Amino acid sequence: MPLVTRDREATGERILAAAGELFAEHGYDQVTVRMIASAAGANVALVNRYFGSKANLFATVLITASTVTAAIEGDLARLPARLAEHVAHRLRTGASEPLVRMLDRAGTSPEIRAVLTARVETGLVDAISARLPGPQARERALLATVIILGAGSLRRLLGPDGLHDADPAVLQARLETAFRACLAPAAD
Amino acid sequence: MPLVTRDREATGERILAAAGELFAEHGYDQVTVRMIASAAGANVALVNRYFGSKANLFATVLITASTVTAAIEGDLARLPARLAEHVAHRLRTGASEPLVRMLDRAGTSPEIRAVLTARVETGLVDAISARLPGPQARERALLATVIILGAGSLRRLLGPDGLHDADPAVLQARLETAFRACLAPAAD
DNA sequence: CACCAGAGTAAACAAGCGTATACTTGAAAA
DNA sequence: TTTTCAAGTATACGCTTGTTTACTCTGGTG
Repeated sequence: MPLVTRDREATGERILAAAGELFAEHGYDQVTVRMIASAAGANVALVNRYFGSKANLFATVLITASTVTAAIEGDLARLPARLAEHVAHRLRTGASEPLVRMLDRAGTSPEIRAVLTARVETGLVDAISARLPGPQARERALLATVIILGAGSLRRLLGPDGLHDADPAVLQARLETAFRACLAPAAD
Repeated sequence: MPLVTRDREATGERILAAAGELFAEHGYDQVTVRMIASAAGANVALVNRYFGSKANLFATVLITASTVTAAIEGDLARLPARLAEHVAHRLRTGASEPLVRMLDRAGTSPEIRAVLTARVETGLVDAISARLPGPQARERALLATVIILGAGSLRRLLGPDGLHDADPAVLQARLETAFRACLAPAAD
């Protein structure tokens, strides 16, 4: 039995998986192809060989990276509740929401920004907006997106201990109210 | 009249000012000391000579960099309105809120994160929290901070044209409702 | 005028990055 | 067994980064 399996597809998968975790955890800029290769147990050169470039690998990773999607779909009446739960859970546990994490950790390379922007537009704003009946759907979706993104920023900023003295239940309840305020068909 | 004034203090000021603008615009990681020096019309070596290190320069910049402060202070009843106006204005025009910009553009260097965390804690969360009477003040302040940060992320992500089809008045009105939901003494 | 502390400069340093190249190895085909 | 070709490897290239060192220049002072 060979120490390393000579299997291009499997190796590619390992690289993709490792890249996904690392990008979500540390952001595009802070992750090096050497880190990815090391985590995947593959050689540095294979990353570029199989995915062309680091940026291209990032784009590939991004295609299949989101967990909010589940919260957006489902019963419309409970949409604010589900979003609140999702965000509160993320604030509390730091659970991985790869898309959001990559977003506010990404650098400012135009190439990377473009793929991220497209992803937020379709994966968050458009996805939420499409679910909302009534006028001002886009505005309402944008504000919900603001909260989703903001929670990511705050959590990343304050870290695991930054929220320890805040009551999770309170946060979630108030988040739901806030989401409701953003998403309601009529303002006020 | 000499082409360059040999004035340590003035040069230091120019470097500080240039660093402030560049950090706010492009984030810590994307700004190089050479960019700062060039923008300030100074030599590369002076940046490190006068401020010790890039990280230290960043910390120095951060001390005097915030414009939300004004919105936080003043009549408590109108606090949600002022915050909503501030955030809406920022969404619409991309107006500079240096602290927020640097936040979600900063890299993940522990050193940089620490100084940013401290700044958000004192400049946003604590500042807002201190103004709120009643229970759950910290939770309420945290959620308001979420919106403030999230708006920065969204604006940066979508760019100047990303919001062109959203009605600014609608955004502001809904933001105010959302802030009210977050900040209200009692949930629901 | 001569001097000199110190502002400003040029150049190089070591380290790290993404990427490319030339090589080695192993397993399947002949 | 021998051949062969792609998977995997080792290594180095070219570049950029933050930082430091040794130097030049200048304006105020005696």
